[in-house]
Amino acid sequence: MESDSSYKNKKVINIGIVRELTGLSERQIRYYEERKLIFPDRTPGGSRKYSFADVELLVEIANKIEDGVQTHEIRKEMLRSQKKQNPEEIRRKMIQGQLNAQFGFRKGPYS
Amino acid sequence: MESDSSYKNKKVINIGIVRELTGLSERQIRYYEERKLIFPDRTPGGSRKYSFADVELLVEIANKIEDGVQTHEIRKEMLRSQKKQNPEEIRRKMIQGQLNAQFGFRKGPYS
DNA sequence: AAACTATGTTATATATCCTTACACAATTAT
DNA sequence: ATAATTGTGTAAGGATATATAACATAGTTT
Repeated sequence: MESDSSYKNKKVINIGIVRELTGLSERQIRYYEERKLIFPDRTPGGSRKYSFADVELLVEIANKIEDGVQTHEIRKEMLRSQKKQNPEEIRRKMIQGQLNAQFGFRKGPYS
Repeated sequence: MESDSSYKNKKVINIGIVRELTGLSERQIRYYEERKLIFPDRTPGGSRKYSFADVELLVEIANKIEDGVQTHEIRKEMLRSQKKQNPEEIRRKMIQGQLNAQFGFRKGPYS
């Protein structure tokens, strides 16, 4: 009996499929990662893996950008909305993978 | 507000990830397809795409095989359990992609 | 004995993804 | 107003992932 969030937050989707699901270009998807808005997992070989939650987030990001909001500003918003959560909530989300590690201990190329 | 089944049945996962999630070899996964137990989508380029539901099904298949049941027999079981559903149910599942087209009009290499 | 089952392995080809770099119009900052 | 930054396209070259087909084989079923 897998919980919903187990599907929603599992990082199993390639960038090509994310492109299809979101309508964004791969360039855009990678750029938003560079701007620290999204944090896909990586296979040992280096391929990005996204969750459905990531896909949803990307769509939200794209909408804001269409509204003229800069990635810089979007990032601030995201950090702000996170700080409003209590530590318990954050811990829970981290464990379930609903939260992209944003507090220093990431390994990726963009730190 | 995406429904759960929208995630569970969307075919977005590569065979490599399916291998990881199930513990099966790619050879096995492809073989079960050849035996008409599983029906991944294909990208235009020909790469297989699986859903979480497919992953679950593969695990069930693997368990039966471990119990000595042959693919042949498993397939019969699957068809039997399908026939017990009423046409409405079947139609609904087809639409939601919960059912792998098993009634002739498939395009794949294994018909 | 012959056929089939389930799986591994190997070879070759195609698809997909990666990073880096250059370009450039538009916007924002100094 | 000039300089810097933003957001995105595109191209090159390389690495990773997947595809099919073929051969092998131990075990099972016919």
